Amino acid sequence: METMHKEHSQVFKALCDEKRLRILELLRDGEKCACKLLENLDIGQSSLSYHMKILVESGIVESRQEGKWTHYKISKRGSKNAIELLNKLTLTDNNEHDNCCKQ
Amino acid sequence: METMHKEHSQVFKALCDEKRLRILELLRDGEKCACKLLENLDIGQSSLSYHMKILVESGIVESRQEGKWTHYKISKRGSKNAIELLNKLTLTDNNEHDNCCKQ
DNA sequence: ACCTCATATCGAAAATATTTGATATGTTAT
DNA sequence: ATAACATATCAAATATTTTCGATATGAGGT
Repeated sequence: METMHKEHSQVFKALCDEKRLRILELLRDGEKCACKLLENLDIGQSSLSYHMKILVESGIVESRQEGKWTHYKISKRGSKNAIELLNKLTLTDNNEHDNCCKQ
Repeated sequence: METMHKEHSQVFKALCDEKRLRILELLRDGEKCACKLLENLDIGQSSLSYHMKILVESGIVESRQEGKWTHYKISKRGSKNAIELLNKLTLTDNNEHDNCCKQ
């Protein structure tokens, strides 16, 4: 039950950092390898690696090895999941009862 | 441009904490005042206040004063915005060109 | 086998976020 | 006016995230 919230928060943790949003923006126009991302970002190599791990673990980005390069792209499945999750989390019940603290 | 990413990240920052997801869950079945939330959460009063501020500032939750009580509920407008934002951030261009680092 | 390149991982430092306890603010009741 | 209550704010302590530099891993090329 509490594990569920932790799991869900992971998805949004991927999106709550400016750098990672910038990375997503770069990935929006197609798959890119780490070195191309690095060129367009103002961060170090190990830092990029750290962020990519978080994005991949959230499911929103997927990675693919090709020789010595790692290619990253936005995962359609992962994004769809994230959107559905957000939808579920903010959907209010129809029979809302607000019998709370009135004067 | 960079401000935009900061602004966007604020929305997801609201969702990347387990406690705040638990709060959203409580709000899903209707508007609640802070004291009712406090009863159902394992955190202190000032801590709740801190989290509610983050949720309200993200637009996902809206607050309403009634006498000495503050009532909170999930904002339909705010949730819709968040979902649209997430959709936009993860939507890939159709003309993706992956001419990146091949052997 | 050895070297180079691309990326991942590690531990320590730095930056940010969260909790806590104390106090302030604003509302209602007496 | 005073007291009681609900919530907000503050500063300090604590916890978590992020960065940085160094090193490890793994693939290719010579």
